[in-house]
Amino acid sequence: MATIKDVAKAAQVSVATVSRVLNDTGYVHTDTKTRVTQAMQELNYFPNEVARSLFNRESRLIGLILPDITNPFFPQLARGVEDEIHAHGFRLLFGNSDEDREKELAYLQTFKQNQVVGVIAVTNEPESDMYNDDLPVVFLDRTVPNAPSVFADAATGGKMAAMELIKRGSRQITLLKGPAHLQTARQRFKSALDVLTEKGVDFHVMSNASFSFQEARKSAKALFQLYPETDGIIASNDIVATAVIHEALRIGKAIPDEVQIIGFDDIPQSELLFPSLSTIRQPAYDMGKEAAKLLIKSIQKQPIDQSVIQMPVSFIERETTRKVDSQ
Amino acid sequence: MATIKDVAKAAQVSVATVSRVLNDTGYVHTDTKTRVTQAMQELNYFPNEVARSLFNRESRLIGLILPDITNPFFPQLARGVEDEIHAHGFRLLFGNSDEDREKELAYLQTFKQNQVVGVIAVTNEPESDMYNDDLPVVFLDRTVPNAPSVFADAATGGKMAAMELIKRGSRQITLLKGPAHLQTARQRFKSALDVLTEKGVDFHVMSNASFSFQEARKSAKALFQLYPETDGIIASNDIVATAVIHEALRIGKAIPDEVQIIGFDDIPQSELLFPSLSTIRQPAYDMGKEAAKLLIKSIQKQPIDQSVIQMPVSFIERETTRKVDSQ
DNA sequence: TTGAAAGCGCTACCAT
DNA sequence: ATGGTAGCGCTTTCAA
Repeated sequence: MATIKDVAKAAQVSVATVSRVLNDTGYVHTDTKTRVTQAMQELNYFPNEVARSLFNRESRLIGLILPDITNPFFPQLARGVEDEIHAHGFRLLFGNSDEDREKELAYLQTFKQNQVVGVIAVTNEPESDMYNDDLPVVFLDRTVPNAPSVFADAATGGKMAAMELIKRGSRQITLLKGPAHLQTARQRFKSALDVLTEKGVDFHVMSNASFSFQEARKSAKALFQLYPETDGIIASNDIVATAVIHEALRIGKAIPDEVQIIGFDDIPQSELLFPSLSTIRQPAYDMGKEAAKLLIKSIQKQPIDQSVIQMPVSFIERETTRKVDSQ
Repeated sequence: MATIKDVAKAAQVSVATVSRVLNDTGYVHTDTKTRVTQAMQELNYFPNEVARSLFNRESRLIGLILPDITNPFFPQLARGVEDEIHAHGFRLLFGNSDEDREKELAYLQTFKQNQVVGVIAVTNEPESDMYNDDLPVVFLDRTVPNAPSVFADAATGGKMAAMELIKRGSRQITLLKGPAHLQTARQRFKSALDVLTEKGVDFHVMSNASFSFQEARKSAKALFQLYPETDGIIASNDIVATAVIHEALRIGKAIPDEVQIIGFDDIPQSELLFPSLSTIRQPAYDMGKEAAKLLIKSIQKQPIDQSVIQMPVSFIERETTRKVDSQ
């Protein structure tokens, strides 16, 4: 790769001048500029970002930490982030944390060592010291009060799920309670519960500690054994809902006539299931985009009107819930 | 962030000495070493990777270019890559190309500007000049003869798909031909075709130019209209197969009794469909891992026995194909 | 065993 | 309008 020196030599000017045309800063004569530009092209010159980063004490890299890109909720998020930062000339440094504190810390550390300008993180430890320095951070999906963050309206989501099921005639509802360490899962659960209590609807609660399909399968099996009279199920997310559908199909329960099922997230495959899954949608792609926008504003020290962004959820009506005449 | 100078001052030595203990190179007295190490800890010092990269003329970053992380085949690949490079102390610079040459070029360019040590790319342009320099590259999934690359055995895959369908009794097979620009898709198609021809089985061919679900839906609809007597369908991948399942279900074709369906890839959701999809599996995670291993060997100038790695595919028998007594 | 200093490629300040 | 040069944080000679 050619360096600024090579260009300077070829254009018969100093490196300072080359730097000026490169950054379009300070005075430089039109003719000189032409000569320099030409030299750059001839040498196929591109500035070394590393040298720039060293001087500026910051790179044009943004770090993204996700639990696991293999989990179908996250690619959308990542894509939203990537599209937005790419449009602003930033590049993505990416790592899977597996929700492991040590791994997360290691990533964050190397991100800093690479002088990233900011970080977007889906983390269970937003309050940790590791995020407690001057590096701009935006928390995605999981957060802590008042920290810059983007997340979906879990309370409304939980409420919606319960309301839609009731409206569509479920009278014996079973709630599948998600992982306790996830604030969003707890919140959805709680507000669904509140609605059920308030409306005086019969309900049961089952815990399934993980979002893995295999675990969910067991919970689903247990659910239908323990509460065979259940006619409505609020799953903790779409993966779990998928397992519930499978089990219902397996034991010959008619969906949605005998039992209605509703999920959370609206991951891409939910639409492709049979029957396709009715669910409470989180706008994952947009959440990623918003997080990136927020981070970039913060990096560029632009005024920020809203640093805590709650995104709306919506009920996606598909085939695991019954139709109602008038909504 | 503390710098090497700060550590030097605190430990009352020169920066050269600090650098020596940092890199465990050259002579340094045990006592001095202790003093330096202690100073590092007290100052919470971590070396600036950017400065290191500048000096070494290479970073510890590896670039990964994927068409679209949102496409369910790619997260597995990405995860395989990431796990392997992480284990070797490298970090991932990531970009979605959308199969757009300009975007891909832009990424590759900035990767180079950031002095990545190597690149792994899923690209339609492996022969392009942009990959034609001294930067180590491994092509994943899509490749060109003799270039360092990792891909699945598409020929065997296509053959397997046809054989399994025939073995299970299909006599009127329709082949869905995938995007023409994808070598792997062409290859699978061709070898499936060869088997069908050789065995004298009746068949039809339909093109569906894209892997998008919406497009596939249309093709599926057309397929059943044009060739209603079809009793076996070889889809170009699992997304397309999913659309076919949907359409078959919609028009009341019994799967697998009236029509058998087989896909390619074995994306995570294929198992979760109803009926679950029989498919030819590509070991995506392992492919990512192998690509990373190969790249790292190349970076570290280790001997490479195999720079063109073909990974085995396998038939995953699920519910869209009929059972046979003896295999 | 240790330190001084050059230099990686770039930007910004100070001269001219 | 242009050039010289210090310095970003690090590693690696070369001397001592």
